[in-house]
Amino acid sequence: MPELPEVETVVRGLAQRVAGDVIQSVWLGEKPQTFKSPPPVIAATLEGARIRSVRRMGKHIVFDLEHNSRGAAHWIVHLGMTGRMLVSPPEAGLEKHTHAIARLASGRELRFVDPRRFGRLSVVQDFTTVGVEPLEISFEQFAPLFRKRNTPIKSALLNQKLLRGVGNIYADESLFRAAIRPRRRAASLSRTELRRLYNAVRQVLRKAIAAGGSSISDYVDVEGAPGSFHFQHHVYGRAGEPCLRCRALIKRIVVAGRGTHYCPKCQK
DNA sequence: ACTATGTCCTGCGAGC
DNA sequence: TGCTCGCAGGACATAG
Repeated sequence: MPELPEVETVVRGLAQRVAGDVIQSVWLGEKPQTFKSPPPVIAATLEGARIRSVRRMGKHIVFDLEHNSRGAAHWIVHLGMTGRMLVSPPEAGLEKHTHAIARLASGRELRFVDPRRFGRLSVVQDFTTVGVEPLEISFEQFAPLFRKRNTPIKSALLNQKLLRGVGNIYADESLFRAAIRPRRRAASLSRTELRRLYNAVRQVLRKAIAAGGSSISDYVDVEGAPGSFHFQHHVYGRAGEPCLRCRALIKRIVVAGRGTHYCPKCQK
């Protein structure tokens, strides 16, 4: 599922391939929940716009648009669980569950495909979010996020209003590397543990970006290629298998309604 | 102001 | 083989 490293990979691919291109026309599908802005507004905002830049904010893809007659705007794409943003030649066969197509002046197409339909498209004048980028903050900014929070640390890591971009896989992998149990109350973490967690989150995210993300669900980059970080997972999806550090069996529990994987011996 | 839980949605694999 | 059923989860609504 697309979390920060997967979205970062997609954004880098998009920035390379479609920055500077112009959206000539747009087709939008019939599934209303895909669109957070009214489809006519999305179409009118995209058509004729030049893509100035593509960047990532948390798990959001932000297309910065410049329109001769309408001024600046932003096209926001959230991939949800199974969303894919593909750069395709027009002759490529249409995948099932294609919900939006933007035809570019260069002849290629930007296609949004999303079987499970948790993904969302919108256009806004200003895009702001709460929460901070884990790869852009210091430890002194990180530690206070968890102070006074009585929720499990795993839930806190998933809370996009605190840190943005960490999802289920990287929460579990970070907690393993920090040797902290997912159900520990956030406020109970010592400064030493928070320091370990800060380092672990950043290391896991950086390594995952370097590997092009994890391809667990149907995540692929803009050209349809999978990432490879799932080969470096220590706990996620390894329930019942031996811990790579101590050989104890990895456990699976449910925290915040999410499958949660940890080593009962290494994580305290 | 927090925190917990239910809901959305389709594909896939287990089980019979 | 072919069917049913349960599970996967990001964000948001709602309730406590």
